[in-house]
Amino acid sequence: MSQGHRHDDDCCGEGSPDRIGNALLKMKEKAMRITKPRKAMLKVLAMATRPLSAEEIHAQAGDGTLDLVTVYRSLGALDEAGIVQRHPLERGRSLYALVSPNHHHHHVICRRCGRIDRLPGCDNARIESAARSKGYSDLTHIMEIYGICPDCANHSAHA
Amino acid sequence: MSQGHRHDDDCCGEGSPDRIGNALLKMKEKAMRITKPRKAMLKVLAMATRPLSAEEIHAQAGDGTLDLVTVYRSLGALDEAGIVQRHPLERGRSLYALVSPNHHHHHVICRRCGRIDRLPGCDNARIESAARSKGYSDLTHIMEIYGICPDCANHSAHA
DNA sequence: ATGTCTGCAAATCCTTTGCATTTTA
DNA sequence: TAAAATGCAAAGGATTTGCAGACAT
Repeated sequence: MSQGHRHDDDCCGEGSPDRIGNALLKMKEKAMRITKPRKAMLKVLAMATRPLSAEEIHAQAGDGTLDLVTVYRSLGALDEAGIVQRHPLERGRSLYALVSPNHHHHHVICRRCGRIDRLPGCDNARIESAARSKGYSDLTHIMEIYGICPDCANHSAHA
Repeated sequence: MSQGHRHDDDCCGEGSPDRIGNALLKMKEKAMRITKPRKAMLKVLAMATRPLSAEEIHAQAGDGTLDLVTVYRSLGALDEAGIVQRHPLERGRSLYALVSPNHHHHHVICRRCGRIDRLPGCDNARIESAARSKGYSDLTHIMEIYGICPDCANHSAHA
């Protein structure tokens, strides 16, 4: 991520098997173990069209035996490994998404109803090079755009 | 914020009395009450050179009687009023900073030691207009850049 | 075989909420 | 004086930690 890639369409390759393959490859590189829970989680993340909460991942990846704690721990490990990106948001909640270096993008979140839409591309090359010139390395970033979605704007309009 | 302002130097006007004045003005517009705790908090925020946690604000604004809960509640109100921007970060923590429309900027955070440096400007005009074209209004954004600061990079270098 | 991962239980910690009282406008 | 803000006490809730057993390599 965060190497200044551009991609102006709305496609991102969810569900493509290579996303999982890439993740597994990186895991092997880092000597992480490829377990059934982790494979299930990666599958869920690869199918997702937006960042997911740990609970959502747990619900979708769960065959009934998967523990939420395991989800949290695996997400933590995957995050540290750069395979997953965590998006901290308000009220202590976080969302997680597979990192897709070639399809880096961000999202708009409706402050009122929580709706999330994807936005194309990312313009942070300049600001990251500023960070680099301050001596920082190994850069990543998170960005969340907040707004009021059209639906919510309508509702408050005829209020 | 987030109207695409640019400002490439590293100055931001902390401590300038107008920052507080502006905040008070906005508070009056929104019929918020200007109380002693709030004035103290605004002063602390106006002096800050980086986003502060509620605890930090509490510690610095506290004359001993100020309750942390009040800090949280006031920050919440100021955030909703667009006077303060909350930066949610990992582990459920948040930092708060005075909104300065004319001096919008972001920060790099060292993943290892937590050091924070300011970065000049912000390039998010394009992505916000993308959000606008999706029907979202009243846009704001948070962005945090993570990296390894030069000091920490050094330390791990001779490890 | 051994270091990693998982499950279960319990703890953390930041943040939020309830309610009676004080304060601002 | 009516609405909003504060203080204190207690709750909330997402995330973390400890530890023993299970598993991947």
